[in-house]
Amino acid sequence: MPELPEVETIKRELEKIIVNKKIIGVIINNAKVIREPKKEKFVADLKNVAIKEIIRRGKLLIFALSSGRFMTIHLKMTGQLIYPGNGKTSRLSFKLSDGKLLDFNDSRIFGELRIVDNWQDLKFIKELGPEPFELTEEKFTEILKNKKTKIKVLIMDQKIISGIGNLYANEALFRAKIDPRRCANSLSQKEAKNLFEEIKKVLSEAIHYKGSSVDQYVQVSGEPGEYVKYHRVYDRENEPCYKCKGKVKRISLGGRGTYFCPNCQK
DNA sequence: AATGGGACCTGCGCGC
DNA sequence: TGCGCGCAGGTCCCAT
Repeated sequence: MPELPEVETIKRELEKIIVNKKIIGVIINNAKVIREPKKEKFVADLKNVAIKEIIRRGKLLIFALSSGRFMTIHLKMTGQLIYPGNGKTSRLSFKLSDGKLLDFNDSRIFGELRIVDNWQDLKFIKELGPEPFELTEEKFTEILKNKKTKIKVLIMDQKIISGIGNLYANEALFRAKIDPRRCANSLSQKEAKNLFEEIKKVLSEAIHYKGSSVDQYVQVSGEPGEYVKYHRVYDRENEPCYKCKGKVKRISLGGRGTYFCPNCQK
C-alpha cells in the first residue's frame, strides 16, 4: 500500500516523465474516483493544461497546473499511476501531449482525485501532521510524552506525523525494539529518540529501493519496488524472527494487522 | 482523550 | 473444481 516512500518514488518518476507536458484529454472509465468537481467540470478543467510541478505532502500527490490550480491524487491502498498506460485497465487515463497515456488504476476504487484552487486549503492538508524529515527529535519526543495512545497507532496517525502507514509502522517499531502495544508516554527519552531515528531510516531506505511492492503498489514504469526483501516483520506471521529465531506474532491494533517479535520488542 | 467499530471497495486465498 | 466467506488497509465518521 502506498505510504510515504512509495508516493515519493512515484513523485520522482513523474517529475522526469510528465512535467511540462500538457493534458489534452481525460478518459473516464469509472467516475467514482473523481471527488471534485463533477466529472464534466473535472475534464474541462484539465483540458489543454500543462503540469508544471509535482508535489508530495504525506501520502498525497499534488500536480501544480499551468491554470494556477491543482490536481490532487490520493492513491489510498490500491491506486497506481502507470506511464505509458493502455487506457483499458484504468479507472481514468490522462491523454498527454506526447501522445501517451498516464493511467490511474485502482482496483478497490478508494483513490481520490480532486481539482482545487489551492491544495493547502484542503481539510486533509490543514490537519496533516509534519513530514517525518522535517520534524525535530525534540518535537517528536514531546508529542509522545503527552499521549496515552498505543505507540503504533500514534505513529500511524496522519495528524501527528504524516506519511507512515501500517507497513512502515511495523518495521520501524521492530527496528527500535519497541512493543507496538506500549503507550506512547511510556517510552523513555532514549527509546523515543531511537524510534524517531528508525522511522527516518526505514523511510529513507525504502525510498532508496523505490518502495515496497506488497499488494498493488508498483512504480510508474510498472516495475515493482524492491524494499520487500528488507522487511523484517510485516506479513511474516509465525515465521522466524531474523534476530532471535522466535516466531513473529500477529495481533490487531487500531483495526490493523500488527506484526512484531515479542522477544525482541519490549 | 482514547478506543473500537463500520463504511467505502475489489480481489485474493482459504476452507469445505 | 467451485463457491462463499473473511480479510487486506487509508481515511473518515460515529458511538461509547
